Amino acid sequence: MVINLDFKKREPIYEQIVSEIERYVSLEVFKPNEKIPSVRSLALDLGINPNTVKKAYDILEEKGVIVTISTKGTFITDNIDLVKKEKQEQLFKQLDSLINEFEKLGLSRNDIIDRLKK
Amino acid sequence: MVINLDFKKREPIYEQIVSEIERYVSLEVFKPNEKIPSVRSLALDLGINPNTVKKAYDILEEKGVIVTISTKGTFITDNIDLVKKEKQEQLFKQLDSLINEFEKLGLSRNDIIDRLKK
Amino acid sequence: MVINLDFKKREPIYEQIVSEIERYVSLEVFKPNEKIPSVRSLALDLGINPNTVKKAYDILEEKGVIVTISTKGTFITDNIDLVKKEKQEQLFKQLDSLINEFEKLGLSRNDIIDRLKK
Amino acid sequence: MVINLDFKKREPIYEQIVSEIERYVSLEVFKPNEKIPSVRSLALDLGINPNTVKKAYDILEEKGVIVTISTKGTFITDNIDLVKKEKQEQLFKQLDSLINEFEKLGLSRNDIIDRLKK
DNA sequence: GTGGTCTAGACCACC
DNA sequence: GTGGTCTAGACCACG
Repeated sequence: MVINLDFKKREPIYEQIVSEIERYVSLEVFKPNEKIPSVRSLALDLGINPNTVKKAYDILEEKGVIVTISTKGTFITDNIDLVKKEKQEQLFKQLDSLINEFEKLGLSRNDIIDRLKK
Repeated sequence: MVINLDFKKREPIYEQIVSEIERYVSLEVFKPNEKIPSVRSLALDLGINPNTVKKAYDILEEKGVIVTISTKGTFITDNIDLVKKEKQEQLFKQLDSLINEFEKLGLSRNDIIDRLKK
Repeated sequence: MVINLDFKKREPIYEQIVSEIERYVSLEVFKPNEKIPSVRSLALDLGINPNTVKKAYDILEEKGVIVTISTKGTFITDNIDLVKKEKQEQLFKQLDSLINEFEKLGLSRNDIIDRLKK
Repeated sequence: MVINLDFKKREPIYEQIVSEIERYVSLEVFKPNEKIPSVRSLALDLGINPNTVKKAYDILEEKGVIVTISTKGTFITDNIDLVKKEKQEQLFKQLDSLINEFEKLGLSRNDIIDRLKK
């Protein structure tokens, strides 16, 4: 599992972890019910504090992306479609707000489409 | 000069000011060499601390958007085209990285274009 | 780390800090990737306000001399040679402009060299 | 009389005026007892506040570079040699402190001399 | 009145 | 404990 972290971004580390794991789930790199690394081992792997990984896992569990079963470990949800949808919706929201920025600058949607076709 | 601030955003206030002023320059609401409000008066206007405005002005000066002359005031650069270009380029870069995110998720440019046509 | 400050100089304190740290980096007193004191601790050490140190660190980061990672600390760049070169080049520029002043006054380079040999 | 002002320098305007006039006197562009522009006309010329010119003239008078005679105008001193000497000494002091900077950086006087011979 | 600097100190998120 | 942001306000030089 390759998780890219950027310590200089304003986005906190735990959110970056959440985002990366959601992405892997969406792409079905992680299969339903697959076991993922323990908090401790991932923290070691990434060279960060276990608390940070823990926080990411808590959020992912809250979102229904993963399930933690005491003494057994942490597993990907069996309902991957939900994750996919949420992740996409999230990206589309970002796109919408970016479009908004473009329009505030006097650029039309067509200008953006032109760029996209490049 | 209407500067909209959102105190709830993760984006700090001084960056919002930077962004808004760049926008006004790009839209040519501000003309070259035009005087802009003093640090103090803008702070008063926005109901924030002068230091916050100062920081925004410092960044804008660093970027070459404004020029400040001690005891005289602060003025828009005479090279507005540069600002326009940079601001647009900045947005396009954001777009590119967003497209990248889409593609990492398995969505094509056409999916984005469809969204744009809504 | 010994940083000498002169509160009477026209040069602001934060610039003096910048200059001193650049000097230590140039002299390789600081090694690449070495951790430097936190904003707070240095401020305490020097008997000045943390904001003043913060401003110095911001400038150093902008110049590429240090890298600061939120919640982790501040570190010397791994590219010290660049700093050395820039610092020297900066001094030579000052020398050149001083020579220029001398020449504007009708003094030759030899007059300066004579002085240097004292 | 061409006086170059740089509004972005830390050096205040009045000091820049002082320095420029001293320079012209040293170079004998101004002759002893020559009349120089009135405060008002020079201020108009430079596009600055008369108070600023006034302050420069006050300092110059204090230094013995010029003499103001009420209702008659302002005149260059008849003792130009004194001005020359002072101006030179001032430059040499700057040189000394620059050399000091070089040495703090680990460069020797010979390094500077090499540069000067270029 | 204008910008430049600095202090004192607060609150926050993050780790 | 660390950096990031912001407030409140002071003092100064300059013009």
